[in-house]
Amino acid sequence: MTTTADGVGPLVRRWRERRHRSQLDVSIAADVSTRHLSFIETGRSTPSRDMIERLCDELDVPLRERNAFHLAAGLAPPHRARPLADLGAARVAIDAVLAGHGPNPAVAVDSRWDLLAANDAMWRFLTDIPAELAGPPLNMLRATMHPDGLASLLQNPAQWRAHVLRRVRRQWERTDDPALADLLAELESYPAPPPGGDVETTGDDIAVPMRLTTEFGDLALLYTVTVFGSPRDVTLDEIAIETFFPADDATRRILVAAGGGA
Amino acid sequence: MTTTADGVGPLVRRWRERRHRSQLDVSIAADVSTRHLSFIETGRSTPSRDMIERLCDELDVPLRERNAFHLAAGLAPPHRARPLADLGAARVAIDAVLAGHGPNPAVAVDSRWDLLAANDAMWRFLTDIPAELAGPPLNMLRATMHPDGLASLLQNPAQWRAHVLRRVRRQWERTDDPALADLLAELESYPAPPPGGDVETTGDDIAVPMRLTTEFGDLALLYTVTVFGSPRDVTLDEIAIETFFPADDATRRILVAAGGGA
DNA sequence: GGCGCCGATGACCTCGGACGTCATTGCCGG
DNA sequence: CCGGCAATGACGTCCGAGGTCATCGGCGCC
Repeated sequence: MTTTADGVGPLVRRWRERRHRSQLDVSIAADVSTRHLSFIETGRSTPSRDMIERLCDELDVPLRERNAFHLAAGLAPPHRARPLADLGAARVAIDAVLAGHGPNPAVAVDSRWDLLAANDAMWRFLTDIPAELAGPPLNMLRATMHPDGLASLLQNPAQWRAHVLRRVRRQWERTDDPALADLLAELESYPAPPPGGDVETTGDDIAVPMRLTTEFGDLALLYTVTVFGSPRDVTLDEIAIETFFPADDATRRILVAAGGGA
Repeated sequence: MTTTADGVGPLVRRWRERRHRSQLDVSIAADVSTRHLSFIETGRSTPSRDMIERLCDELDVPLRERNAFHLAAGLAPPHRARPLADLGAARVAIDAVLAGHGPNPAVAVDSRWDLLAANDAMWRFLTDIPAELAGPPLNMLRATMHPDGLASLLQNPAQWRAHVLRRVRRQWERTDDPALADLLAELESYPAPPPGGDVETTGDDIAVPMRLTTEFGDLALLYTVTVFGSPRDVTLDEIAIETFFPADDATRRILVAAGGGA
C-alpha cells in the first residue's frame, strides 16, 4: 500500500540479528514487551515514532538509516532538514553548467522565472530585449510573451502562450505566491495570438517546441526546464535551468556558427 | 522539502479557500464534522490518511499535490507507483532532449540509475563497457564504479566514489527501495580507490568534476543530474537526465571532433 | 440594531490501535 | 530432556482521531 513491500518488521529484525541480540534482550533494554517486539517484527503491529527511536537507539542504528524505519512504518521521515545547497556555493556550478550547454542558449531562473544567470549564447538573444522588459530582474516569461519582447519573433505563439500560462498557473497553485498571481494576470492580459495552426500538441510539458525568426535565420528549438537533483530528491529546489536545444540540424549549425563568431 | 513548515492545517485551509467553500460545506460533502475540520485547519488535530484523501477529493486537490498533505501530516507519502514502462509519451521528448545535448554525452536513467536512453555521444563511451555490466538494464553507477567499467579510466575515482555513494544513500533513505539497498551494498563492496589528492571538494552535489582518460584524450567533464520540471514542481519524477559537460575548451573540442566524426 | 453565515471551541462519547502483563506453545541445539 | 528463543492468545490501559450537541464571537447586510 503506502510503503515498500515489506514493512518495518524485517528492518527491525535485520538490525537486531546483526547485533546478535535476542528479542528478550532488546525488549528489556528498550523497555518494550517481548510480545510487542515480536508483533512489530512479524508485522502484526506497527511501531509508533517513539518506539522506532527507542529500538533504533538500542540497536545502534546510524541516524542516516533511521529514515528508512520511519518510511517503512508509514511515517514521514523526521530527519528532513537537508540543507539546500546555498545559492552562493551553487553559483559557480550553475555558471559552469550554463557554459557547458555549449552553443545552445541556456538560463538559470528562480521560481518566478526571474533571470539569475545566462550563458553567452543566450545573451545574444537577450540583448534585443527592450529596456523596460530587461529588468532587473529580467523575467523570462515576460520577455518571451510580451508583444515588445520575443513574442513578435515566435512562429508558434499560441502554443507557447498555452504552455507558459499552464506552467505559471501550476506553479502558482502550488506555491500560492502572490507575485506569481500578478505575473499570471499580466501574462494573460497580453493580446492573445490568433490560434493559428501552430499548436503541435505534444501533450507533455517536458520539451516544448519553439520556432523563432532571428537575425541568424529561422530556428527550430526545443525548450526544456529542469532542476538539479535525482528523481524524488531535488537538490536545489529554487533554481531551474531552462535550455533551448536545437530541434534540427539546420538550427544546430546556426547555433554553432553564432557561438563560434562570438 | 516541498511542503510548508507548518502542518497540514494551513494547507487544507488554503485549498478550501481557493475553492471558495465554507467549512460547513466541505465537511458535509466529505462526511466530516465541522468541528473536526476546524480542528484540522487550526492544527489542534491531525487528520488520518483516510481523512486527508477524503478532503483532497472534495477539494479537487491534484494528485501530485497530495503528497504534500501527507508529509505535512507526518505520514509517509503514498508511493503512487507509476509504471516505469509507460514513459512512452515522454520517450520522444526525452530522446529529443538527449540528442539536443549535442556533442556532450547524456543519458536518461530511472530512479535506480538504470539506463533508459542515451545519445550518440554517450554511446561512444558505453560501447567499451564489458558485457556483464552492459545489462540490460545497464546501471550507470555500476558501469562507472565497477573496476571493469569506467572506473579504471577515472582520474578522480575517490571523489567520484564519494559522490555516487552519497547520492545512492540519500535516494535510498528517501525511497526505502530494497533494490537501492542492494545497489549501495554492491557499490560499497568494490575496491575503494586510494584516497589520492583528487578530492576537489565542491561541497554541493550539483556539478561533479569527472576527469577521464579515453582513446580521444583526457577529458575534463562536469557531471550533473537533473529532472524535468520547474522549481518545486517536478513534472516527471521518475526519470533523470545525466549530462557530462565539458569543463574546459580542450575537452569541448575533443567532444565536438568525436561527434563530428560519427 | 438585528439577522445569518461562518468559524472556533467546550463537554462528552465511541472506537481502533499501540502497547502492557501473564501464560502457553513450539522450535532447535546440546 | 532441557533451556534459550520466538510466536501468540486473552485481556487490560491509554491515547488520539473523529462524532454530536450546543454555544459564542466576528462580520456583512438590510
